Amino acid sequence: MTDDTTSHGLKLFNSLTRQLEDFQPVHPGEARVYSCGPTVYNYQHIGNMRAYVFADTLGRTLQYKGYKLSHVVNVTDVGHLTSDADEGEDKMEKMAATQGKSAWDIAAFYQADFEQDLRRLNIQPKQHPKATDYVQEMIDWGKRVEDKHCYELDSGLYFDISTVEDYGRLARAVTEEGEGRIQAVEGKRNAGDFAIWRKTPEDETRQMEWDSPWGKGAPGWHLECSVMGEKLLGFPFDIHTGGIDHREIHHPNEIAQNQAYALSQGDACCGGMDGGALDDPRNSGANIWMHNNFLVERSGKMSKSSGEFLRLQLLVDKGFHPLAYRLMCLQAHYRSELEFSWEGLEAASTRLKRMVMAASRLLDAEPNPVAEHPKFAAPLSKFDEAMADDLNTPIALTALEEALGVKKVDAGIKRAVVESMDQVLGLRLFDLTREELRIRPVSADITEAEIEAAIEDRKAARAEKDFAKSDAIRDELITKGVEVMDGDPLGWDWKLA
RNA sequence: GGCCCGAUGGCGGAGUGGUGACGCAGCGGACUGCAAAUCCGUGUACGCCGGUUCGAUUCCGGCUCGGGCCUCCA
Repeated sequence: MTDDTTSHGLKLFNSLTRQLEDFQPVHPGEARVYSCGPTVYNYQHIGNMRAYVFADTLGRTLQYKGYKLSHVVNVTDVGHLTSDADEGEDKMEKMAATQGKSAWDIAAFYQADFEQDLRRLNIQPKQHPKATDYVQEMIDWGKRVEDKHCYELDSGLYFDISTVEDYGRLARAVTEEGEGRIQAVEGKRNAGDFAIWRKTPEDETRQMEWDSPWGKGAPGWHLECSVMGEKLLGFPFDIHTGGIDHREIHHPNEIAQNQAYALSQGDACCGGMDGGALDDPRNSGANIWMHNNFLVERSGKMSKSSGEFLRLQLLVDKGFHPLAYRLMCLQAHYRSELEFSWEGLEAASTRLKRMVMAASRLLDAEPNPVAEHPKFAAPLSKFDEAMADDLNTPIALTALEEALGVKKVDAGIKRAVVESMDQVLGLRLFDLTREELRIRPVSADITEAEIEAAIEDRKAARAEKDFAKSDAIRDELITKGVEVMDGDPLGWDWKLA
């Protein structure tokens, strides 16, 4: 590892100021990060997962830079509506009705599936608080801000966005009027006002509802992130992340709530009052707001409402390792749109296999992290600089491959260098096995045992120079999607064609 | 309609005021009984029109095309 004099400070792009900023921790030696998590009313698609790969890479980079990381990824299990900000059904309740289960069961099922995907993508364990565990805290929050910032309508308690400074700065857009696309709720003072608490209508029964000063009902969606962020990380924390779509509505609303909360606390809270203006980012609740761009496909953005969507499980079913998808994400900068295609995934998969193959040549060596070697100075510096430059993972990957390709050098040193890089990128280069990488597609019509048996037969035939027979076996395997590799330096024997 | 973003080789995707990364694919070579794998090597690109500049893919303006958000969405 490079020492302090050669390591680069971490620069991150702050959506609030729209510029690169030096990361300066609120608490010395610590990094506290909140990442907007999923609403667990359905499976996550791979576009959703890009956000967590990004958040994880950020967390790993902070650790690489020596910070003690506290990372929260919330789980939304109530409050997220299917339509606009104020009307429509709760997503959880709607899916529960569709499947004939309880909303609680729906949440538990999809949360478990989400966490499985996290593990498969080698995303480090984080705190996953559930919104329903913080309802009382949300009510307390509402009570704290209601006098100065809210008003009550029949449908619930609403936040008046004109009561805080700089509303919508994050979005860089005036949310007023527009073409009147926001469906007006009777009595709302501003088009952009949103619900803090939604009352259950008289004639309805909800599975998930709580008593509150404003009647029986459920919290508004934006409130949970404010509350859990404050409770678990304290205001201001260092970094708040989310998908780029949240930059327009969800996060501006969250920021407005945080400003109101900060004002209600006085100077004891965030340190930078002055009426809560966002010139001081601490008033937003976080020093830096970061947003990852979308994974797109030719037909446009991935969309759950369109019905069909790509899940990580589908990639696995087609014979890809989940980490091939992680690599695909890392090949692009997080702020760029990334084009998804099966060809692109195939390319990432091949690249991953070659990196794992190169890394596996080092497995016999003991990592030697103390020794420095001039041959690694350039790749290490390039890697460090790339990650410090707003997480430029595409370039960091090339630095890793350069390190992997250094010739005539002690394997232990090389292993230590590559491991330190892989620790940041999270590709598991040293413990992925060939068995893991050649996942059989679910459609495969031949078993591994059959493949191994055929390969043994072929070896025998070749030993007897019966090439007609050995070629016949090889052709037979090819028709079943298996390619034989005779002289493979690592003895990987066969691969999926 | 409003706000915003993008346009790089076959595909994906970095980056830069002056020799245009990298990956995958392709091609050539080594190796192989032949292949495959592996290793070595390698060609091809900066949407269009102006402007600034000694010089622009990189800066500015316009245009075309594409996309996002304004409604749920990572």
